[in-house]
Amino acid sequence: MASLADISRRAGTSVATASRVLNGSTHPVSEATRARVLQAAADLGYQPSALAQALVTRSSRIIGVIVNDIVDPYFAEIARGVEDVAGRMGYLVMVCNADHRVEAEIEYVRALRDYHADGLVFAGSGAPAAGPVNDDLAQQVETARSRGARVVALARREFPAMHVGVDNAAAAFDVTDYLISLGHRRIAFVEGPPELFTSAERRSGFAAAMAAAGLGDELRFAGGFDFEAGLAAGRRLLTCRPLPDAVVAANDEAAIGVLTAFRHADVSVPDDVSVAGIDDTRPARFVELTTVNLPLYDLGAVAARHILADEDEPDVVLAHRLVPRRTTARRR
Amino acid sequence: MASLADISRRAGTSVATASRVLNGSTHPVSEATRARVLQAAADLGYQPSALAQALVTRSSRIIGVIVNDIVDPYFAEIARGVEDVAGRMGYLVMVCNADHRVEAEIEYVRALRDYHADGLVFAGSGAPAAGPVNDDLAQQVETARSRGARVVALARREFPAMHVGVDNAAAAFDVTDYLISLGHRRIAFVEGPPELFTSAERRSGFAAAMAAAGLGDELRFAGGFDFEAGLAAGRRLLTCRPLPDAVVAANDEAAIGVLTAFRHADVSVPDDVSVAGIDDTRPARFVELTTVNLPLYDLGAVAARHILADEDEPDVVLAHRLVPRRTTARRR
DNA sequence: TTGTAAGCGTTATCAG
DNA sequence: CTGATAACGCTTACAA
Repeated sequence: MASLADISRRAGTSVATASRVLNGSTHPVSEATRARVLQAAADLGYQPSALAQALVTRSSRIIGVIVNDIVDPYFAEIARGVEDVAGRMGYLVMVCNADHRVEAEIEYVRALRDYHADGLVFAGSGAPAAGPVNDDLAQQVETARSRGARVVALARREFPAMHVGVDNAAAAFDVTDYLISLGHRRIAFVEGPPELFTSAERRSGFAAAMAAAGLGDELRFAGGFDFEAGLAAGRRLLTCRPLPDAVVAANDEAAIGVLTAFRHADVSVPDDVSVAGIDDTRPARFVELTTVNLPLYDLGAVAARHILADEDEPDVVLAHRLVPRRTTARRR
Repeated sequence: MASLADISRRAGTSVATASRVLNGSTHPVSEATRARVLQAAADLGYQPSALAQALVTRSSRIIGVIVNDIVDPYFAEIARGVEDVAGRMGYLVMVCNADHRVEAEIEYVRALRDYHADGLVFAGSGAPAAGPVNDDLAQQVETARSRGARVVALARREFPAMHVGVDNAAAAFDVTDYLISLGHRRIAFVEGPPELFTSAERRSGFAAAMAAAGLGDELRFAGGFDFEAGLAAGRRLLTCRPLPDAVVAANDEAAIGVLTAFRHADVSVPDDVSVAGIDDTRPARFVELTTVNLPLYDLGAVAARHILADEDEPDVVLAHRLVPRRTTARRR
């Protein structure tokens, strides 16, 4: 690969001059030399070394998006939002799959920092549990910030960051309230992963809605944020007699798992039981699931704008919206 | 951030020695100095600059996975496969969403090359159309290879690369054949994006199965690889009188779109029409779609192994498997 | 307008 | 066993 030195040699200039014309510096360069440099660069197929550039400028035009689970469409839509606005500005966005492991998150933060990434987006929720790993993470994030990286979190996190999020408790409240308005009384809740802030927030929204209607929230089932967890919870739910009137799951994937368990057991949805989720990811549309739409794409887009902004932006919470579909009906 | 120079100063050694103990070189260093360096590094919280390391070693332990559409679960599962095996070896995998734009692919290849990525995985299919963009891409890939990057493609591509893939034509043949064995005769095919090799391969597999049974393959509908395209195709399909006995879609997402169109029109699946897809992504399980399982995760895992291998590996094609579920039934 | 030279933080070669 | 020192490829004062 041709380097700046090669170019300058061929153009008969110094590397400094070559650099000036090739990187769009404002430093004045005569038309004649400029032309020679450009020509030489074209002849040799010059491509600047991003590595060297980043090393000296301390900035790499890379934005890292760290997600908990790359197969979860929730994160995919966020990533696309980041990508769309950052990509337009010539930034490169790379998504990193931490697979729910804080250690992996730490590794990615470290790598992103070492490559002088300009921004870090934490798409997933953190765990409340204080522990050595969480401290490590916080420290890595801190050094990344001290090196100039701008970091934004899309869910609650235990380290300083700009926040762009949604009101998870309100979202859960709203679906639950909708179910209640449909006449349901015995409503079950399939919980998210116990260690995540987001799970706790959604659970409390559910409990609040039930309490507001004078109903109990004792019908709670351990679950998770994936299909399999929902399936398992659904099966346990089926052993409950009488069956609940309705169930709200902590997210769409789990809700779809519940739906599947019910279908296997020939329990009709929504005739026998209503089912709802939270997120409004693509699969929710596939199965016509009642859910609450979270502006996932926008979450990513706004996060990207925060990173590209010149100074720190205030926290923002984006609006959610109930989306009634075919898995819920008035109680018979 | 502390640099090697800082460490060596504090430990009272040269940078060379500090580098030797800190990067696990085999060069001998006395226990005493080693300890001093380690201590200094610990005191200062030393973190090597990956940028500088990559600049001089010409290798960065980064593997890039370039996908066509990050919201497509097809790619998510592949990415996870790569991640699992490469991550275990201390490599960092970053997934890049080209969003079906060759220009974006080029940008990513360029960036990955500029950062001296050790490997590139092209997860998506390419377009047969020869054109200036494709040439550009081929050229960028070539320079990446010349810089030592190992590249593997998971679908047909117009540039030299190791290949690990599946037999798309055979997969399409197999579902179609299954439908025929169920007694269906008028079978419709919802095509993939017209510009992709993979689409063409699947279409030809469908045509071959139909021909082998002495049936015509004239019931073909323009489609795509996403839900919306399937939905649209499904709606057009509904205007067809009489309705076909069955439809095979070019992938699961499209099949689910067809399913949804049918549900909206109160056409019962599989009673009135059987529907099948290809891929066996997660949503297919959610809706109990008959499909053909492609070893997506393994595709990624094998690709990663090819990249980590010392020398070029022979092309491999992984086995697929028909997965009958509830969206297909014997013809009434 | 152009060039020189000092970094950026490593690794690697060669002497000592 | 240890240390100078020259790369790696670029940007940017500072001088000319």
